[in-house]
Amino acid sequence: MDRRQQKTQKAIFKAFIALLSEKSFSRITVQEIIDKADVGRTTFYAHFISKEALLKALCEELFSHIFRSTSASVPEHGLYSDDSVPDSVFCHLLQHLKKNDNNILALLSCSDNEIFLSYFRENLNSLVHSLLKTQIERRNDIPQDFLVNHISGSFVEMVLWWIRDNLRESPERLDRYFRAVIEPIL
Amino acid sequence: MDRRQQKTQKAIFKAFIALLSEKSFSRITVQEIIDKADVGRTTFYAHFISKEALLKALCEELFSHIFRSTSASVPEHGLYSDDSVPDSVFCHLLQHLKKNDNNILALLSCSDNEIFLSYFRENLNSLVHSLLKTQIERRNDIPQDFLVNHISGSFVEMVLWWIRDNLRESPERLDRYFRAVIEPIL
DNA sequence: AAATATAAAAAACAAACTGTTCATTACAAA
DNA sequence: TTTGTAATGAACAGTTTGTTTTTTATATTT
Repeated sequence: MDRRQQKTQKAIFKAFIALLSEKSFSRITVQEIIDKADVGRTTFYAHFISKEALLKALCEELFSHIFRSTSASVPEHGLYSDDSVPDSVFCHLLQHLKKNDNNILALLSCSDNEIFLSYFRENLNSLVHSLLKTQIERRNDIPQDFLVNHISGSFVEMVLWWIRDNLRESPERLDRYFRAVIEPIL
Repeated sequence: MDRRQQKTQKAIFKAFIALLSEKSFSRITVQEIIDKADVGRTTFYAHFISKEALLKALCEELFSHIFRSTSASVPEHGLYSDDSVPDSVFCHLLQHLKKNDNNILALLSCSDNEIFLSYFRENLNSLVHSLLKTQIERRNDIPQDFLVNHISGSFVEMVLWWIRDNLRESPERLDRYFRAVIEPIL
C-alpha cells in the first residue's frame, strides 16, 4: 500500500479515536475529523464513504486484534472446565482490556457505543460458542444458544459495569466473580 | 393542559415511534418528524428543544409505564425466593413486553437503541435491587452491586436475544431459562 | 533519472438540515 | 365576548454533507 495512503489512514483513525473520547459518535462531524486529522475533505471521502464506514473499519481493526490474541492464547481447554487453570480466557480478555490499547475502553464506554458493543458481543459469542463445544457435559433443559448468549451477554454487561466503576476491581477478581455466576450453571 | 398541546404532542410521539420502527434514531431528522406529524416547524421546537429531548421524553413515558405496572404487580415476595410462585416479576415483564404496547420492542431492537437500553437497565436495576433486599440469604463472596448488575444485565441481554429471535420462545419458557441461570447463584 | 501513475489538496458547489424570528391565524378558557 | 395562548407559514443565516474539478505532490516503474 502506498505510504501516503497509510499516513492519511493513520491520521484519520487517530483523529477519530481522539474525538470519540471527547464526544459521542453522533456528535462528531466529518468536518471535525478532517480538521483534526489535517487532511483534505476529498481525501477523507476517497478513503471512507461516510462517518459510519470509518467507525466500522475501526471496530474491525480493534476487535479482530484483541480477539485474535485472546483466543490464540487459550485454545486447548474449554470454558472453566478445569479449576486448576488459574487464568481463563476471560481473565486474559479483561487484562487485555485493562491495558487499554488504542483506547478501546473509551470506545466501549462512550454514549453512542452500540456499534462497538455489537462487535464486542459478536466476537465474544463465537469465542464462547467454540469454548462450549469442548465442554463435555451439556444441559438439555436450556438451549445451547441461550446459554452462549447468556455467557457472552453477561460478560459484556460486566465489562460495562466495570468501566462505569472506573476499573476499580482487578481483572483477576472480576474473573473470580464471573466464575462464581457462570460455573454453577454449566 | 390545553387540548391543542395534547394533540400536537400525541401527533409528534406517534410520528416519532413510526419513524423509529423504520430507521435508526440518528437517521431520523426533525424535518421528517414534523412532516409525518403534520405540525409546524415552530410548533415542534416549542415542545421539544431537540430530537434528543423528544427521545428522552418518550423513554420516560414508556418505561415508567411498563415498570410501574410490573413492580406493582409482584411486590411482596423476593426474587425467585419461592418456587411455588408460578409467575415471577420477570415473567410479568416479559409478558408485558410481548404485548408490545407502544411498540416498545421496536424501540429496544432498533439499531440506535443505546438510550432505550440505558433506561431499561436503569429501571431493571432498581427493581432487582429492591427484590434482592427481601432475599434472606446473601453471598458474601460477591459484591451485591455485581450481583444486581449481573441479574439485570443478563435480563436485558436475554430480551435482546429474544427480539433477535423474533420472539419465538414464550415468556413463560424464557422465564424458566432465566431461572435456570439465576437461581443457582443466589 | 525520467516517465508514468496515483494520492492529496484546495476551492467551489448544490442540497439538506438546523434552530430561530416574526407576523398572522386559530382555538380554549374566563 | 374577550383575552390569553398555541399553531402556522415563511423566511433566515449558519452548518454539514458529499461531489466535482483543477492543480500539486509523491510513489512506483522502467
